[in-house]
Amino acid sequence: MSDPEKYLPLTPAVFQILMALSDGEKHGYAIMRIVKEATGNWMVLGPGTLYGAIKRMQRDDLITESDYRPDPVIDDARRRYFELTDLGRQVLVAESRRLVELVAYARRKDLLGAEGAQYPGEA
Amino acid sequence: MSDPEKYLPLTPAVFQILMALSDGEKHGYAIMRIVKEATGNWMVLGPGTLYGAIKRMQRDDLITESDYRPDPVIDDARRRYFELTDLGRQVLVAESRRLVELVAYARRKDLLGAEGAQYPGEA
DNA sequence: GCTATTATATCGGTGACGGATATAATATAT
DNA sequence: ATATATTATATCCGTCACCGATATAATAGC
Repeated sequence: MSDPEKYLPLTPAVFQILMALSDGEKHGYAIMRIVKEATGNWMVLGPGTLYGAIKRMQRDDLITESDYRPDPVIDDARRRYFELTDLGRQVLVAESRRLVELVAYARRKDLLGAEGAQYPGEA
Repeated sequence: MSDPEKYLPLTPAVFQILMALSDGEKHGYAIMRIVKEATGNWMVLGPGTLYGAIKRMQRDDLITESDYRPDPVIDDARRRYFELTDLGRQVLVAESRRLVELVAYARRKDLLGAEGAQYPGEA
C-alpha cells in the first residue's frame, strides 16, 4: 500500500501519459497522438521519451501491460497495450490535487485574473 | 521580447522560487524558508538545488540580483538579494495559466470531486 | 568564548528527457 | 504488384536539473 504522494511531483511526460490512459487501455503510439492532441500540439513525445517513460512507469507499477486485443479484423500485432494500475490512478489523482493547490497559490498571489475565480464576485 | 511560453514547463523548484519572489526581492536563504513553509514542509530545497537553480535562472534572465539592502541595523553582508525580471513574471503567469489548463483537463477526466467546481451545480 | 544558525558555494551521482537512429509491419497509392 | 508513407516499437547517448554531501565563514545567542 505504498503512499501515492511518494511519487510526486510527476514529470510532465508521466502526467500526460497517465492522463491519456485514465479512460482505458491504449497502445504506445496512440498515447503519443493523444498527448499531442490534448496539449494542442504543444507537447510532442518522441519515441525516446515515450518508451523510456513507459518502462519506468512499469517498473514503478503505475501502469501495466494488458492482454487486451481489439477486434482481430483491425488488430495490429505490433501494438502493446497499457493500462493504469490502482496505484497509477491514485498517483494521478494525487498529482491533480497537488496542481489544484498550486493554482490556488497562484490565485492568492494575484497571478491569475478574475477569470474562472472559484467564487464569482471574489477579489 | 522572447516568448515566455518557450520556458515552459517549469521545474517544480523553479516555479516555487519564482512564486517566492513574486511579492518582492528576497535573499537565497529566505527563499529556502518560504518554499518550505508554502509547501507545508513538502518541498525542501537543499543548497545544491537552490543555488544551482538561481544560477540558471539568472542566466535565463528570469531573476536578477538587486541592489536592495535592508536597514543597515539588521543587514547581513553575506546576503544576496534577487528579484523577478519582467520576463520572469511573464513566465510565472504563463506557467500558472498552464496549470489552470491542466486542472481543467483533470476535471474533465473526473479525477477531482465536485469540490471547488468552477460553477456550482456543474457535473 | 563556544555553539547553533544563517548564508552562500561547489562537486558529483542519479535519472528524466529528447533527438537520432534503427527495424519492420501495415496501409495507401499508382 | 510494387513503391511509398505511416504506424509502431526499441535503443543509444548527450544534456541538464535535481539533490545530497561537503565546505566555508559570518552572525546570533548562550
